[in-house]
Amino acid sequence: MAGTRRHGAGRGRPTLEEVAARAGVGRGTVSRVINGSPRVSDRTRTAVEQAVAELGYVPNRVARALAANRADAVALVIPEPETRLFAEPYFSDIIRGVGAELADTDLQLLLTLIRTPKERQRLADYLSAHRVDGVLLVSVHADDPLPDLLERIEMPAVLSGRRSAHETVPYVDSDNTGGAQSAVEHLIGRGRSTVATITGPLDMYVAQCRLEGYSAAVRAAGREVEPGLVASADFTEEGGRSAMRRLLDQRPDLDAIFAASDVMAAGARQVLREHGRGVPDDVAMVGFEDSAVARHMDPPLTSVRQATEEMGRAMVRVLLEEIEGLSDRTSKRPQVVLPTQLVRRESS
Amino acid sequence: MAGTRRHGAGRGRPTLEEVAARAGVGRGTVSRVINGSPRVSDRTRTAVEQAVAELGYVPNRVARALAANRADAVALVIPEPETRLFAEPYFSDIIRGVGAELADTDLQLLLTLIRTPKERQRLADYLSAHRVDGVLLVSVHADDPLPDLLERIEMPAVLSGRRSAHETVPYVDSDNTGGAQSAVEHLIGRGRSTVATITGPLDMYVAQCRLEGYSAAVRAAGREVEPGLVASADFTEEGGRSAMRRLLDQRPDLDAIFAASDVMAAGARQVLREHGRGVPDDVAMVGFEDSAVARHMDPPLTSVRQATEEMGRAMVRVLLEEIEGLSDRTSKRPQVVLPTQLVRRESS
DNA sequence: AGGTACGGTGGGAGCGCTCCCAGCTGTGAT
DNA sequence: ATCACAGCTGGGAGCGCTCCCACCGTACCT
Repeated sequence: MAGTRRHGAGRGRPTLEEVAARAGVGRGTVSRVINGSPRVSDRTRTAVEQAVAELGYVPNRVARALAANRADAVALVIPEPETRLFAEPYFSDIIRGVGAELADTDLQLLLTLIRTPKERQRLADYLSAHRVDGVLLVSVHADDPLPDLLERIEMPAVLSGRRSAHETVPYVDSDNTGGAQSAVEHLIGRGRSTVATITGPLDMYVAQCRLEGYSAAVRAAGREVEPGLVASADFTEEGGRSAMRRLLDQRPDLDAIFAASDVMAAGARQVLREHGRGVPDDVAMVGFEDSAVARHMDPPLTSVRQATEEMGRAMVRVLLEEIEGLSDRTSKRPQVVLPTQLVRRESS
Repeated sequence: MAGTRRHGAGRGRPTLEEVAARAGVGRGTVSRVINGSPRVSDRTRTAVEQAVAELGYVPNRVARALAANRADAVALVIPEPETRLFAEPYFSDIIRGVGAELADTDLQLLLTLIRTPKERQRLADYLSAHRVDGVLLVSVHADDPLPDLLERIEMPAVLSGRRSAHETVPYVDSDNTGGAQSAVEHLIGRGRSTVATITGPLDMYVAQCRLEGYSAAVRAAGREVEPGLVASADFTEEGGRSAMRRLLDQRPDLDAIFAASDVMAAGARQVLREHGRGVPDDVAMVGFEDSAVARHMDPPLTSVRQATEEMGRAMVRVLLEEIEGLSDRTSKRPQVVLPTQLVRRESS
């Protein structure tokens, strides 16, 4: 008689209590059956299950969340100023992995895009307002206050990617250094003598790692890392273009490029074309990420593939561990590094 | 003393009751202030607001949801077998639009990927289990039972794209017919005499519309729609390749292609290259979607841009209307069609 | 026979809100 | 002075669960 409420579905839906009445047992017993507690006799369990089936009972998760003081949900937080990253398949893959791994749980996935500081504040409120059991953070910057905030309120969290070499928060990352190294080794192995690199913004740890991998491979080949062969950009296509111009200017003799992202490689490719340099004949190229861009370039771009979807899955697994083991903060924080793989195409 | 609970944050957080005590008012009054009810005197409001600030009170949304019988959340449902679509920026853009529009509300965004029929069932359970106030459905197939299920349980829902010309459920779609038509008109306007098209799967309404647009433009130019100039594919790159081969086989004299998606255009482009046909000199091309693929093609692909992000925003607006007006089912269901825009690049 | 143990069970006491009704106050009409 | 009627306000009664404690009966011990 309360008038039509905002939420049409659900009213009139059977409750735990009704199931109990129908099965001729107490509320507690039904709850135990629903939650799979072993301390229920088979006979009782069967009776309850039948009542559940007959009534078409579905537990009210909101009530459960309130009573049990948990949310049955985790948040995936995406800082959206990173539009460039967002457009990449990277996020799709992460989301797919997260979704897949979560499907086996009965946790919900909450998606939170953060555009402004105001929204970040709002997020903080949400998080402390009992809405989620844990948080997945994608592509946080080194100076992002969120991880520490979460730490403070004891909210389980997992990062995709480290903020620095000494990351304290649990994370899942891919082997950027190793991937970059194998890319450059490949280039050198193909007989290239003057391998340049276009790096990401060096205040990002991921960019540092990829540069580190480049340097390691160069040194392993008994060569020196020459400043003239290193140009840093910002992971954008335009950045790739201008870095390539600088490189060509400084070292017109270069015969290979390792770009720390496919998109930058695409930009570089354009500049090479403008300068009449053929790929791979004059200049061999390798990118990083193995995104759609790589496959669609002409010629298709050799690239370092990260197991992005697997990263999503791993993040969830780690998060679940964290949620489970909340009590013993003593145990060391799980940190996972996933291998990468060089996908060879015609550009090298 | 209840032992460490699963959820670390939140315990010990101030409640409505404590705020009321501090402000020296009743629970009801605090609730009214929090929810912006006008029936509170300014003095009282100020006192409450101060108490809220002092205590750092944040409402427990779970409790609110239980008491008010709503969820303060909407679900974005994505059928994930559509991996191909998922990788496209399409979803990113929809999500961004949805997120942006939702940010002004205090509704949460729940992301649900559906892989299997089992998961679809699970979703149905969720939906009826009071977890969301409404549902956004992306790229549903004509035979998907979900929209009707939602209709039945009176759950507000909005589709992105129609299932057929006579869609009954509220939807937001882009003007596929008009977009295709303008693309083909453009081709014809550039002096092309033999314009072919690569369509999507014709059991999808969106593919039908784009073909319809093609036909309309051809007829408007006083020509006939020749079967030999129409090849249907499945929106994939490989599909684009084989369709292009068939086309070339049937009508080696063609001098323009309208592909119903950029990805198929990319596939077609490869085949053209293999056959030594230059773009745009021998064959002009236009795609649909204006995705990253289009920009990265060589030459960059002219394409029909859809306002995808705006679609996401519009979907939310429509959904909110639906949620609001749940009572009067008599009012007609909102249906929105967004315009498209031809983005000209070097391929035409 | 009396005691102990324990698997199994019922139901009270909340979780933190919203809703709503009764009551309280002050104002203006009578 | 009395009454009516607003505008505000307090707090009881839930929302549908989980948690936990008391209790039951039976089986097994001494």
